[in-house]
Amino acid sequence: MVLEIPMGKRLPIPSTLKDVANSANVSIPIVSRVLSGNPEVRVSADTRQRILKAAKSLSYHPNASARSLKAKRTYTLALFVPDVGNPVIPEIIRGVEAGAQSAGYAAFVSHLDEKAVSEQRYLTWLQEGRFDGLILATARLEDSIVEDLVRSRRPFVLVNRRESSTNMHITVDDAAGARIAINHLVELGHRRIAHLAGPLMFDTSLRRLQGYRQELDAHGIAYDSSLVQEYSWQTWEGGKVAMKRLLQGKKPPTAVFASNFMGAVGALGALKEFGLKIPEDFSLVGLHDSPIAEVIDPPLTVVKMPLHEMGRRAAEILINILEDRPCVIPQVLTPEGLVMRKSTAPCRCLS
Amino acid sequence: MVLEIPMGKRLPIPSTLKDVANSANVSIPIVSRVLSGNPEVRVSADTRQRILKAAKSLSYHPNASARSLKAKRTYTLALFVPDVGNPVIPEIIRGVEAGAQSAGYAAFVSHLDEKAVSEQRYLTWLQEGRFDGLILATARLEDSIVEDLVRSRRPFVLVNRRESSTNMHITVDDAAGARIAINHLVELGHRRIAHLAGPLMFDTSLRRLQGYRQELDAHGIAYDSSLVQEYSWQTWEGGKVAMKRLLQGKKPPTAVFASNFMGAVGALGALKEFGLKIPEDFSLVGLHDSPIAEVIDPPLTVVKMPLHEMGRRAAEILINILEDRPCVIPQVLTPEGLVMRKSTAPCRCLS
DNA sequence: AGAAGTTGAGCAAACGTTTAACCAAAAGGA
DNA sequence: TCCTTTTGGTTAAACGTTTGCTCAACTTCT
Repeated sequence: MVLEIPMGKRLPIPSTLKDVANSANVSIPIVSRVLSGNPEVRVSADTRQRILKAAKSLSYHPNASARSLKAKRTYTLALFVPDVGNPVIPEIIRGVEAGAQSAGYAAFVSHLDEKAVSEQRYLTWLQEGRFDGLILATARLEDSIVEDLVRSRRPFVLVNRRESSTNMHITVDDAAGARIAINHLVELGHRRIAHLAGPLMFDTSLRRLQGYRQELDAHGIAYDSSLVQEYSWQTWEGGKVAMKRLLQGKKPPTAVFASNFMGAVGALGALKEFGLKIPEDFSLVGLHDSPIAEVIDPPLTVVKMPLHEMGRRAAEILINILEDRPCVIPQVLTPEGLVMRKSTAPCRCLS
Repeated sequence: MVLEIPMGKRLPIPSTLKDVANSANVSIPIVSRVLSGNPEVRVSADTRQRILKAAKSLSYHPNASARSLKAKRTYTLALFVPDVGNPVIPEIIRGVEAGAQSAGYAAFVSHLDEKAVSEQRYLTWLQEGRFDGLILATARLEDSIVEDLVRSRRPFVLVNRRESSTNMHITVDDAAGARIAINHLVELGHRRIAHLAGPLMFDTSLRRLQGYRQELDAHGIAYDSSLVQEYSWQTWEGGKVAMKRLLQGKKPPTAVFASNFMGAVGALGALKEFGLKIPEDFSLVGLHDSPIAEVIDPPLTVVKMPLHEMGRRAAEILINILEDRPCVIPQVLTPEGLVMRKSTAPCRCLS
């Protein structure tokens, strides 16, 4: 089947205040005032009715560009995400939208791929005033982006990530999340607990590693660096390879805490390849929840993070800046807790 | 840790053409012309240099609202998706962005939740001229949306879905996809092939069912309505329940074709609960690929659809309409083919 | 009745950009 | 020398809104 678009099927020309004013036999400003809905405007009942009727019959809608030009505001936020496919992203998106909407702002999502970065699209659009502020929801972050943003002195917020050049960020308490995971494993009797760490150049990975060590410490378990494997971010393949390395060590672990969702999935693959039964032979805890965690085999026990809340706060902060309102906001969110599914069980070493 | 936003940290005021003109001691229009990059403009080398220098040192960026107001165009497209978490969405998004960018347009994604529908946000934003055209990437579609859009006479394109009230849609050949899946199963020796069908009020589900029947016919296999189960869309739970019903029939199937990705995942869960080994005891084919298909156990054999291409075309069509260019575009894309993984195998009934 | 206040609406300017129309000065042609 | 053309700009208008100011026509008060 083929779609033919004929030439010259002109699109309708939107009606303007002028059209409404002409139709109602009044001046433009009074139309603007009446349609603004402001109860302060003094206008006769008759005029008001005529204007309302004309606006409706012409299906008038105020032009956003003209409004923004006048107001020097678009009341629009942009949310840049590097990877739309990442399972943690959707909840952040919904959070940002919720936060924006409740303050009368719109939020749009844009995919920050390599090309967008090299063209500095995020910056240009901000500078052109296409939107008032920017939220960067990203784990894979090129530092140059943040520096450009700081230099531009335009409002932006980092989500789920910190950067030395700015204090405009909102994150979850990754260390606390790691501690919850490790505590759970320790309580199940595990002692040799491995950690699949994300690239340590990222602050999130570092904090998770920190939490891992802290909690081991708290339980009097010695830290064994051979039980920590760094793996490449965001791809399950990386987690798989790293998990294999862990299993091939001389004293393999009985449980593992994976630094993120895709890593956990990769690790699961490796464990199965080694013929290990989860959770009977080996326990696995992931970080960040996702609907997918329920359907994989076995369903994954994870530490859930308040991603929605984080998105909402990011929008709130940004809007406070835009409206030049002072505000004091907790910048680090505590984990929501453990979601127990079927990938963890008491350590065999107990029996 | 707490973030304090101090009051009165004024944001920088963007510079305008006027500022540049003053700084370079020229009039505004010549600045506009020089910065437009149009080689036709006749200007002395000296003036050009002064303007360029001033623009750079003031870090001038043209104001998007003013431009759009003048041009009556925003060169922006909006892509509304009902469910950001749906695994097929990311590729469509990337396709739309690619198509938009190559034509000089920007594309933004917005999440079309219930509230957005009830507030008709998609319509309002279009009517306000926040963007020039609209792409609806949705399977869960409320008809009223399309009707509103048609009535508004503003440009929009439906992606992955058809609707009687418009011919502005671009889809994949679902029937052909179903045929590929069934043919694969038949070639593996399966005869009792079930179908998990999406809600039959959706055209996509209907076409997949159609393809299923056609291909059975082509192989001389009688259609057995007890082998078809309708299940609720987009949730793996639905697929699970439906699959269980199929397995509890008197003459259970040896293979199943699931109408979409989440359905296939749900079916997998049900099959495992019944103690069936995949693919030894039972074969499963899904529709639509996703990175997740590789990591679940077993990796899912699916029929892959050209989702990226579909997104790209949607953007192309929309832009052709906007620029009042006639065009002839294939409206139905053929499947990319079967992605063979580990969820299908020769029928046991053969041995 | 005259002054003062209120009501209802119009006029004009501004937001930043683009573009058509215009014009002085320099250059070229007879 | 005078007329025409080219060069290198300028002036003015327009896109659709919003908002401060103005102002005529009533109303109310003294």
